Amino acid sequence: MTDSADRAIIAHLRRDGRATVAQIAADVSLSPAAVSRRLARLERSGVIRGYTAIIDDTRVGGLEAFIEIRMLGAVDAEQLADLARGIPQILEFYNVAGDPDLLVRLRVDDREELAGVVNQLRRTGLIAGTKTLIVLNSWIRT
Amino acid sequence: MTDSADRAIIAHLRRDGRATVAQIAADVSLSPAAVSRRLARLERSGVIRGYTAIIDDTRVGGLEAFIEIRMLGAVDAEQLADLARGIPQILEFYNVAGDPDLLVRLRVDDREELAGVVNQLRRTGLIAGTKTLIVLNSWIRT
DNA sequence: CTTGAAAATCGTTCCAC
DNA sequence: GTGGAACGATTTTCAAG
Repeated sequence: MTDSADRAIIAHLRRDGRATVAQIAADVSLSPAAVSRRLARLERSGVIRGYTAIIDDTRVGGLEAFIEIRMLGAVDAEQLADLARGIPQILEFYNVAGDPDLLVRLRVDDREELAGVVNQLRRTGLIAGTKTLIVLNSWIRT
Repeated sequence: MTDSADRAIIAHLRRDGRATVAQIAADVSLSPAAVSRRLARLERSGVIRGYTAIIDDTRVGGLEAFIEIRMLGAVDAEQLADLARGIPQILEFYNVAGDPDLLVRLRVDDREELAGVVNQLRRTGLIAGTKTLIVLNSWIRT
C-alpha cells in the first residue's frame, strides 16, 4: 500500500509540509502528475492525516505544556483518548508503553486555563494521577 | 508584533498547514495580497517555524518514542539542545519546568535504532538518567 | 508508469489609496 | 497598513504511449 516512493514523498512532506508537487517530484524522481496522484491517495487513505504549521508558541503569548497521565487499573486508553478529544486545548494524545500510560501535549492562554484542563482530566475519575511539564523552550526540526 | 489578524492566520495554518493564501484570506477577511505579506513576515521573523505533514506512523512502519531526560546539576540545557540537534532521529526537543528537565520526541525504524539513540544520549556524560516512552497509539488534532 | 498540454487556480509583485 | 490587477508559476486533469 505504501512503497518506497510513497515513503520518500512522506519524508519530504515531513520536512516541508508546504513543499510544492514539483519540488517533491524532483526529489523522488517522479513526474508531478504521479506525485499528485500519490498524494491524493495518501491523504484519502489516512496515511497523511493532515498538515500543520509549526508555531513558536513562546512568541504568540500562549503556554505550552505536556501532561503525563497514569490511568486507573480497569480503564481503557480509548476512553481517555475520546475524552481528551473533547478538550480543545489538547493538541496531541499519545498512548505510550512505560510509566506514565498517556502523554498529552496542549496549548493554553495562561496558567488558569492550564489548571482548568488538569482539573477537567482529574474529574473524569479515570486517572490515578497527573504530572504537568510546562515548556520553557523548544525546537522542532524543520 | 502579532495582532489579531496574525493570530487568525496562525490558527488557520495550525488547522491546515497547506491552506492556500486565498482560503486564509477568505477566512480572516483580508485580501490574498495582505495575507501573503503577513505570512512572509511571520515566517521571516520565526513565529512560523515551518510546516509539516502529520503522518499516521502506525501505517508506515516506523517507531515513535519520547525520551525523558534528567540533566546533571552543572549542565546547561543549551548544551543538550545542541547535542540533540546532531541526532537526526530526534524531531522535537523540549526544555520543561518539572521533573524531567528535558523531553524529546523521536522517530526510528526499529528498536535497535532506538537503543542507539538512547546510548548516544547517555554517552554524552551530561545526563543523570533517561526514561523512554514508546508510542503505541496516538492522535493529533487536525 | 510516462510525457505534453490545456485549463483552472494560486502566489507574488506593483501601484494607487 | 489596505485592496485590485497583472503576471508568472503551480496544480490538476486530460489524452496518448
